[in-house]
Amino acid sequence: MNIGDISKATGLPAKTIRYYEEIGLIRPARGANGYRHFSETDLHNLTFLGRARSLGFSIEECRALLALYTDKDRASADVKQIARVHLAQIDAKIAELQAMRATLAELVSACAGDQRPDCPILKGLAGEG
Amino acid sequence: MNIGDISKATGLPAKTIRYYEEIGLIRPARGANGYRHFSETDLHNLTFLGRARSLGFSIEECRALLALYTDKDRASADVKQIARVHLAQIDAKIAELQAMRATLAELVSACAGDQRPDCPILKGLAGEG
DNA sequence: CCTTGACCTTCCAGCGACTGGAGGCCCTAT
DNA sequence: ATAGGGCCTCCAGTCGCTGGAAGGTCAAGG
Repeated sequence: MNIGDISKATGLPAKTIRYYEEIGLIRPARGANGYRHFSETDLHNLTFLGRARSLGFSIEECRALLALYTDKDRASADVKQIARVHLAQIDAKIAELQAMRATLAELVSACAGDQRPDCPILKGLAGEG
Repeated sequence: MNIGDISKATGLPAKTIRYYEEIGLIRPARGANGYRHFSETDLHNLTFLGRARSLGFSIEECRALLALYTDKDRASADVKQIARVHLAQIDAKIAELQAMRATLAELVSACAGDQRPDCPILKGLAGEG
């Protein structure tokens, strides 16, 4: 399979696949013409990477997960540890966004939103709120 | 006030303040020795920027908000519009993270996390789940 | 056989919002 | 005179791509 085929199969842009090779996540073979040639294993690995990325794992976390995925003697504890750390990061991010959301929603609801210049949102941002 | 003083007063790193000048968010005066000199207005503007950034507004949104903050003839509707768009973005981001969180939490809870290699997390990422 | 167009290649630059560090000037206190 | 801290500019790096330029390759149609 060429990069276009694998791109369609995985849903990942060709640019992204080349980038993953560049940073050493995958090592596709090369044909005589210099084209990348992707095996079934490459397909599995890229699918895996795509899903891991869509769950918000960083590239380095993906690298570690992929190594564990490839290592048939891994301990599931190692995988779970990475996942738990990431889950905690997601929770922290959600909490941060919810705090922002609460403050912002309060300011928005206090603002008349008409033609007058008086604006509780700006006052709040300026520290008068 | 020099940059160190304003940094303490606003809580923003000096590097960030220089960066804000570089991209035209602020225009502090300069002393004969080349040092930046910050007025009370600069202090207010930087405080405003710090709060807006901490609510997740992008730099360009901050630029627009600061312009409205400075313009005493603004309509509060313009401010509210920016804030509402941002609020919607935050909500979208929260929803995205919660979806990730749900999937990930499910995988984590299904994983024994022991010394055996069998791992529902890896299976899920591979698409077997 | 030639051309067209889709596909592939590499390399370089840019996004957002800083952050770190090098190298050097300035100011105050001892 | 010197030591220290603070200030200056400029360059490079972060993360994960993404866009574009310049050019090689391949299959189909005339």
